[in-house]
Amino acid sequence: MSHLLRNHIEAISPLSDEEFDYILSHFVLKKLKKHSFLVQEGNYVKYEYFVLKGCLKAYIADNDTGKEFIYQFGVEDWWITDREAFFKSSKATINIDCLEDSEVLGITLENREKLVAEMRKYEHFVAVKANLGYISLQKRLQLMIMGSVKDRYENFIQQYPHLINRIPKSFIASYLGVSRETLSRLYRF
Amino acid sequence: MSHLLRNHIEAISPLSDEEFDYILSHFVLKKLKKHSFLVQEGNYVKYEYFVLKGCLKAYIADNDTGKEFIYQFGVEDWWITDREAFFKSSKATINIDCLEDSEVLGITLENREKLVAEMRKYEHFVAVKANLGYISLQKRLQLMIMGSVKDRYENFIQQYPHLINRIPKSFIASYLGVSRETLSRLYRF
DNA sequence: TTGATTTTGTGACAAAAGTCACATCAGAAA
DNA sequence: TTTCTGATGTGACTTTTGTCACAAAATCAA
Repeated sequence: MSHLLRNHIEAISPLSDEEFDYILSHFVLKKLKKHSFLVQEGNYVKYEYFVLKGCLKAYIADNDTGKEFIYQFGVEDWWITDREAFFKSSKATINIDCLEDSEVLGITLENREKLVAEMRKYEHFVAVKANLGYISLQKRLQLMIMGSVKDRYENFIQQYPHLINRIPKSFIASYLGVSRETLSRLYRF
Repeated sequence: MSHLLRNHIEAISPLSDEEFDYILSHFVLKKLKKHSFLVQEGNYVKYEYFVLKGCLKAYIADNDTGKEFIYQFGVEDWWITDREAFFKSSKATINIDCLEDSEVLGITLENREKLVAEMRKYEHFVAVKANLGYISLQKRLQLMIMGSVKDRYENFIQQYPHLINRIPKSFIASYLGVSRETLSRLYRF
């Protein structure tokens, strides 16, 4: 029996049916309407989420200028949360909302720690994930500093091929760290 | 008996003398002269390093333009390596060299995995470290996109207060992602 | 369908940062 | 000390990107 989360974990740690069912029992399913918030600035962040369906954006709002910087999109097969608030049990400094009707699986910090403590395989999975996440973030930082806007856009297309015509260009611009006008002028030629 | 690495680990996981000695026995000490390389592009990366003394820079060279982007400085109490190459046992894409005579403790991937497998405390330590590292990298990315050069510079001063008059300004500029001229013009007033 | 938002592209101009050139200054080495 | 190399500051100019304004196109809801 195939499950998105199972495939996702098994890409790193193969599991028996029982093991996967046991893991899955620690998650709760949430169904969300477009425009609803999964995480909101100032609130505690009880869950870390695995996206099953839909599309979300995680962003930081600059209260002075009224602008926002999208640091991550959450689509099928991606994890999303306010990492700092989740792990430190502090209040969120970011917002996550749905660009489309979405379905996510949430796990609490307690359940996460329980699984990590009980299952070597899950522990290995999260350790590998943390590393890969760190590495890809580092690459993004590098691209942001050394790459032109065009480089960044091309990289984006590779990373999120389905998103280009699925979400407003202004969100992509925000993710790339440029104004929507500059992005718009990029693909005139 | 106090040891820089011990204090560093114990900030997260308290250890007995025996436990620390056991951990330490998995590291090798390296002493390096100024200008020597710790990691060089194209080579395999056998170790992850904890800096005891001195100052190093980790940077990516752009072969086209001849420029470099410094993504991290390694000073006392910091870890440094080519993370991707180290964990994936692939060839380095970055360089790390010494800005001063330096001393580092290196641990191989095998020893690291051995310690993680044997000692719950060490496993906890590296997991927490990975998380904190991810979070601080995320903040740096945010600052890079949303913050002005001045914001970034002020943040740098907070993070590395000892480095400002210890290393050339051009290195700081590279870390901040601007030209040295732009940085120079910042603190004219 | 229709009217109202939202999204998008684009021109004109402003602001920020990069590039090049050169003079000065400080520190390392002979 | 003297010489030399590398670091730093700064002016002049170029390039890139941002900002504002507005019109056309697309999308959404009643």
